[in-house]
Amino acid sequence: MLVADSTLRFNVVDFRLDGTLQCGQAFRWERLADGEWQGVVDHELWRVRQDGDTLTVRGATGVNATERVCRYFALDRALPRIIETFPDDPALRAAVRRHWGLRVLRQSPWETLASFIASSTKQIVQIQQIVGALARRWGEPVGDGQFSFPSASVLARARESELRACRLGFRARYLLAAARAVDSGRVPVEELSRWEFDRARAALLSLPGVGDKIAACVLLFGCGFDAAFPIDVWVERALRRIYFSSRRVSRRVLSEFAARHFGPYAGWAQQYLFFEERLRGRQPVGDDRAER
DNA sequence: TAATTACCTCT
DNA sequence: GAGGTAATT
Repeated sequence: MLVADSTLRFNVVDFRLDGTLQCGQAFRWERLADGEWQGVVDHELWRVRQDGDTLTVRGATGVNATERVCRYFALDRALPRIIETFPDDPALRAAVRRHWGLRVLRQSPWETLASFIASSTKQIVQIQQIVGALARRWGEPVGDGQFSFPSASVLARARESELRACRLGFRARYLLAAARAVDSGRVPVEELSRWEFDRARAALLSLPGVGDKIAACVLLFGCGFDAAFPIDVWVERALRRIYFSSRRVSRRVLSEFAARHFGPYAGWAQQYLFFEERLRGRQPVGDDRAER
């Protein structure tokens, strides 16, 4: 069946596709030569482009396609309402100004959990390779040589050695345990969005290989908890420099500060700080030298 | 509590 | 050494 003509158009405001797909929250998007993005979302291959305030999406099908695209890209959120909850500090203001339109995606909880388990001590390119390899090995074809991300029940039946063959290394054991916990219903990752934040977090932390950072990523990118605040080395670096005069402070102090300082959409603020910090090295903002 | 190290594999 | 975790000291 040919579904190539399933084209949807959205009028978008306060939205920037490039930054949203480049800021490290999703691992299945690839920028094609003409600026169009191709990615696998659930069981579909989407091709997306932004021209000014028009977002064009090809490949999303079914009666609820529009709703699903809106949901995935968080088009139903009013960005200014979110930004206005941020604290009024100069560094965050600058990051928001530079990356205006960046949005936290709403991705599949299981895929998010599995991807971030695979992410530890890995660079983005390697994470993309791992996730792609898992999809090719256990996913289903979605066209154009692409594959969906395999379900927890499928991965629960894999051998650890097969997972290792996808370059997971020591993370293979963790992913297998997570797949089994989800498949058995012990950690119902698809339901966590309806749980209390602390309870959902505790369930994720019960998985081997899932600590504070990965749990926060899953809560934020997969379960819709806007206040979840992942602290990786980049965000830690930014927080320490901006708010603690580069002093050495514990993770605990940082996370308590973040929860207090950034408010109900702390996770969104984190994405702006993270993206800005990642870009600092590549596009110097001017004061790098003074800090050494 | 804070610091160190192993854990896989690749750049 | 890398966007982390867990065990150990």
